[in-house]
Amino acid sequence: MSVRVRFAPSPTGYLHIGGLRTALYNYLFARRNGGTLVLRIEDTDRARFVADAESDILESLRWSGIDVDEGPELGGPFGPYRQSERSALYRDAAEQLIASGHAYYAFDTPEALDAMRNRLASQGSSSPRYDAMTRMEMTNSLTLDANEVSARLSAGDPHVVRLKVNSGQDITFTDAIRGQVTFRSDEVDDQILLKSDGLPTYHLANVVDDHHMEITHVIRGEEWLSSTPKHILLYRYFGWAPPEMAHLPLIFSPSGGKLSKRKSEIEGIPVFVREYRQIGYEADALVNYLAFLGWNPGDDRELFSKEELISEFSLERVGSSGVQFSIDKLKWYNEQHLRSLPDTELVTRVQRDLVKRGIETDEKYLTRVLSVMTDRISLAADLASQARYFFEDPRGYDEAGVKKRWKGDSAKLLSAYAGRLASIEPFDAATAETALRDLADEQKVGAGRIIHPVRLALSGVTFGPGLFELIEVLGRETCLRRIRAAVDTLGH
RNA sequence: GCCGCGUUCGUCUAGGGGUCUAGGACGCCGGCCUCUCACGCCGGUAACACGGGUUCAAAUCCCGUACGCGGUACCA
Repeated sequence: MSVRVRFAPSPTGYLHIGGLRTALYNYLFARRNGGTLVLRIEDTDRARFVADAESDILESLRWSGIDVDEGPELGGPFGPYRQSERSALYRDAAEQLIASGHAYYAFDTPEALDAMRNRLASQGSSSPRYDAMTRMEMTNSLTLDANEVSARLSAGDPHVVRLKVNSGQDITFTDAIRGQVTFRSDEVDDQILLKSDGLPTYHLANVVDDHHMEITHVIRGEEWLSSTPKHILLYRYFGWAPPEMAHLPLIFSPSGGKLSKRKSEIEGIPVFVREYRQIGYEADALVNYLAFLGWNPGDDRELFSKEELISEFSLERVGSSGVQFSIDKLKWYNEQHLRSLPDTELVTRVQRDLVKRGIETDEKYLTRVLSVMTDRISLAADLASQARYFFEDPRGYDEAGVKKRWKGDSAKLLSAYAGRLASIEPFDAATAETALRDLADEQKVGAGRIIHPVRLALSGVTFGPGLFELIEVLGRETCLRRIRAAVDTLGH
């Protein structure tokens, strides 16, 4: 049987970084095994529905290079792929369970449920729940007589459908990552399958869809591990074979706990994929990093292309303990991927960012700039934010730098050097360097006495590429203009 | 509280009874290079949660404890 997996996000918000990791593992597993990746939108919660969440999920997956084979956009033989469009399926399934005695109608009001839970809690119950022990005290088709039930149903009384979980049995399943896991059925409550609005809960919809879509492996976050026994029971009651289960370790914030919007601001870790795209991370770098958040190839290699990940990925090598997200490590991956990019690709990336900032430049010039800057940036966007002087004259000079480097003789030395730059041939790094060192010798000063103030004049700052490379890239006109401006401004 | 899952350097991890005085990567520290800042290279810091047990031998197997995380909704 060919592998079919799914990524099934709920459109209650933008695609989360943890969601992307889940999508990625499903994608890698599918591609590795020549299988199919299904995208299913689980929009059964009307209260938390966010209108533009689905398009964000689609766009984020596309940006990340995770292409799905079936989904709401491109269709497929098992559609529709939005749960809101499959309601009839779930209702039929629920009725089937009622008919076979594995589910029942319940008419309890929210108040009645609260009262029941409070009462049990006050009696010292360790876990008040709607289950085999308590359901006989509630208002449902197991305690009401048949006439009353049909009367209520035809009167349109609000009701839900609950799973009837028998007590006293062990529910065991094998998780591909954790091995055998067992729950006692006494710990599983009579889960609501169909809500009073007629829509299914996750548990029902998930099992019904995974079966109808012929999903062979369920790869999802560990937060679902505890509800898996409910799903196993559902498969059993429907008479369906459950898929393989694999629960991925959760991703945490560096301070522990889950990554939240709030923490993201404090700790500088974005939670939404779209933010990584906006900041300018390389999709391949993010994917590479995310792949390693819970998986590794078993040796020392760390830099992987998407294709390499596909050919090496396996669930056997996925770890079982939660992992902390590290923005430093991601930054490192981004640097590595950036530097491995072909020149033309890098130029394209950086130019896109420059255009956004209203900086115009041509590719030829940018290629030369990058030849001296690639090793100095972590993100494509760093060029504009950290080395704007390649595109416009400095608007000021770093104060501490001036204090440290601009001496009494700087103006005189720089003017003299400008004089040499005006006529050197060819105008390149080597010649500029010779000219500077000759001048320093003649003036009986160390070369640094000229180099540092010239850098300040050209860039406004005290760091950056080698001065002579900088001079060559900027060109004669610009260098002369900037040196004159600095002499005028900083004086002496 | 109850149930489940987890626990190797600060972080991501290798390790699946002897080859481990525990390896790699990020970070951090130091050095080299050098006109600055990076890159690169070299070196350093730092871990088997704790307690029992099994065994000739345990980071590796078992039990317990602690801690962390998840679940415990008409949310997914």
